[in-house]
Amino acid sequence: MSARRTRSSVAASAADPKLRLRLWLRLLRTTRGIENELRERLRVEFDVTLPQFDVMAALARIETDRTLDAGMTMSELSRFLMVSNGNVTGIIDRLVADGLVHRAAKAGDRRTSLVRLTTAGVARFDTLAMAHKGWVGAILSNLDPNDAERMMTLLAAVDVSTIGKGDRI
Amino acid sequence: MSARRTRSSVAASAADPKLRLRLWLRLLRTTRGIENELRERLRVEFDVTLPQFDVMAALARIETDRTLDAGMTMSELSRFLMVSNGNVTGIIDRLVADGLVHRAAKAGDRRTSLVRLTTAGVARFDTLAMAHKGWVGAILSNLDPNDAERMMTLLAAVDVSTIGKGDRI
DNA sequence: AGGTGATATTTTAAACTTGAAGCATCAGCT
DNA sequence: AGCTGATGCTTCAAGTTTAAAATATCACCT
Repeated sequence: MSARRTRSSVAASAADPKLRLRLWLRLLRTTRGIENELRERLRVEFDVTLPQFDVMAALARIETDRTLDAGMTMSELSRFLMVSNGNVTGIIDRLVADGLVHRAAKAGDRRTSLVRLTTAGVARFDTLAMAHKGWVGAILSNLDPNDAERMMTLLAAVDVSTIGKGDRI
Repeated sequence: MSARRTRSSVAASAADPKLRLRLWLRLLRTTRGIENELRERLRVEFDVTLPQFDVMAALARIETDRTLDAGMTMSELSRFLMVSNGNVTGIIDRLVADGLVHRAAKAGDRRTSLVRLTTAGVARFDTLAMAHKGWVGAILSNLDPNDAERMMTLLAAVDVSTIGKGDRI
């Protein structure tokens, strides 16, 4: 199996670690830069924090998509946003205090509460989302649709969902 | 200028915002997933936080690269890591308390202190870095060198450094 | 019904993060 | 020397984030 190796593939795998490390650093810097820019704009123009926007965006998806349940559980939110469970609690608490989100009991399971945007929350998010979409479009304006598709494919290859899951059943 | 437009380019720019938004969401999820994985491994295997590792990595660069000055200022660190100024203070404080980093006066400017890894810090980082490089290599193992190069190019096109800088002097 | 392990969420402590305010110092000007 | 604006860093309050512990509930088994 490993006896069949071309010279170039050997050289490539030797150069790999450094190249992949550089790629990871650039990926991190680019993402952080975009996040910083979006955070700044949300703060200045709408006085909203980025994490709060992210949560509202997750909740807004299910308001428009009728194939999804009404409301999301805290666990679903934390999995979707890839942040810890306890983290979501605090953010939701603030959004609830601002009247943008509310928690409803879930029928048949008293552990779980279904979180949902209020009417005010939907209206608020619509405003934010329109601006946000424009900002992202501008930030990524150097990528044409082909570039975007290529990058989506490359990112999909990384497949984050299986990263630390060597020990599945 | 804008009169020359093919039908496909019009359709493409109409579809752009949604595509770019999806790309941004995937970029964010992938990056966050990799960060979570690295954070977890650093914690379990070495009892180090990810931000502390990031700072040490920045400082380690200048230990090996002789073309750079001995030590980095707090401002240089914060710019390099794309985090706020005050943030770095706390992380350096903890690394100093652990004896991995020390602050030295900078000749000719009493406002500035040059931050540098101690001997213990260099040794510590060498251990971390070797493992870290392997992890990143494994996480990105689905990308061959060509993929990695393509992705670097696409990320470079985004050019974070110019994102929010429309109002320069 | 009672017991047991799993699941959903909150709480807690410690660390991180930001943006703004504050302090010290510097550079340049008069 | 004194003034002024800029720079480097720290401090501070508020919010975010994590990992772990604590609660509450559920599902299943006996």
